[in-house]
Amino acid sequence: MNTSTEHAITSADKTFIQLRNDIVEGRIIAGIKLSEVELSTKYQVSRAVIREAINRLETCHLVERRANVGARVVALSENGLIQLYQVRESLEGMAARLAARNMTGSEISQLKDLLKMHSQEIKTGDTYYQEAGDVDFHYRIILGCKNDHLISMLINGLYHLIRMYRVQLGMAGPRVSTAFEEHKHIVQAISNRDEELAEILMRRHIQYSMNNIKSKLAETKRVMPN
Amino acid sequence: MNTSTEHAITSADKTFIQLRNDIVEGRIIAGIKLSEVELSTKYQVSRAVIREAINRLETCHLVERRANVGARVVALSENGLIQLYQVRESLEGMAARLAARNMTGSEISQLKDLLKMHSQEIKTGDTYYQEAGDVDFHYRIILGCKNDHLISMLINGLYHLIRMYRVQLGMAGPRVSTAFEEHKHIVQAISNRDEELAEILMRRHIQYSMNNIKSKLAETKRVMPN
DNA sequence: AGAATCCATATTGTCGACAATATATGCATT
DNA sequence: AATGCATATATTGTCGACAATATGGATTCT
Repeated sequence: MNTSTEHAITSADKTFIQLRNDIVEGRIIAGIKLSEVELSTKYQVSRAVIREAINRLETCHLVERRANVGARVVALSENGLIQLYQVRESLEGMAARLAARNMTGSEISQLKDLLKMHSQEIKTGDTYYQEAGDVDFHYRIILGCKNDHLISMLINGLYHLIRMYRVQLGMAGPRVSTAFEEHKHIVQAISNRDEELAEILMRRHIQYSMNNIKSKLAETKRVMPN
Repeated sequence: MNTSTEHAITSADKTFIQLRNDIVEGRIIAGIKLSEVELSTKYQVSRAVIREAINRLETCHLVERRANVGARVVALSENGLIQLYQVRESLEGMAARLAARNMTGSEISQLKDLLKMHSQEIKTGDTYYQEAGDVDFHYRIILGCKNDHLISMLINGLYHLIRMYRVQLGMAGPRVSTAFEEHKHIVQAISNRDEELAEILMRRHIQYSMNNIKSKLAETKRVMPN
């Protein structure tokens, strides 16, 4: 599931990751209230552990807390998705710029290899690997920017939220072939150390992706209102 | 100190804010380890409250935690400052773009009023208000973008860290007159609803600001090495 | 009937104690 | 003297209990 090896040490770590998965995958309904006692019996840990886990969920914007009231899972909305993608466009555009500046030669050639593999998978038509490959592509560029803040904000923060939207709105592996072309051009720009172009192309790529999701969303609404 | 009224409800809220101030203002040394028992006696609260406060400090990247070891205040470094400003340039550029799109007419005219006030204060030469005015200016644009993620990341997250750098490296109220001109042009672009230009100008403004800090930093190092 | 108030209940916030883990000290060994 | 190991100490992680606050329902008054 996760490319980065995320090793949970404490009980709170494990509970956090379990809860996060349950929320992202929709096993815990979006918008619902999280009862501490309920969760502590469900996950077989004390309330202190649950509270710590909820705190971390709040950090990555998956839940919202109000003092003396409690925490709720964030609600999904079209507006929320748009705002999310605005932030993503901004941060990941900068990540692409910095990747063009800071990625090593070997990292870039590995990125090209990934692209080749990705191209093969499109021919075989395995949509699962396409989705994973897409995430992998973006992760490598993000990690390549060498900016810890950016990396943390994107990987620990935004990406789980984005995945939550994609899973729960049922948008798996869309528009693979066109996205592949966009990936190719981005890698080209990075390889040429063209920071400006890398940022522009990444931003457009994300804009296209959001437009795609928006149109799918509109379609869903037409077919299945409410 | 804060433009936004940040009302602390629980004991953990208050402790969090106190701790945050103490860290940002340098009363707690950068890079030092935070002992839970020590802090709980110092602030007269239980360890649970301290732990909750430390969790929130981690959320805004003011401390770093390691399981079973503890939390340390982040260390200041030139590289850290650069990375911070890269993120700020990215996010606040997008905020300016969205502000040009979403600010109401009355918000824009209020922004212009602020600029006029600011211009007066430059003549009287009150550096404190200049610093505060600068923060106020940026806050209004950030709030004007109407994107909750962006607002939260910038105001709850980055700005405290930036302030920590500015306070502890002793960079109060620099380059006021040139910055004022840049502010004027940004407001002009927002007023014209020119999203593209607003983003570009804001990004440049932040780049200039970072270059200014970097050169001051180099000077400090020359005068007072180590 | 509707609104406001008060009370019972449930939930979150806070606390002190204990368990698990890491760090420091001293000793033995090479 | 330096290294490795065992133990002692200190610190963080986890737990259950109690306090403070919010929520829902019954009651009373207009």
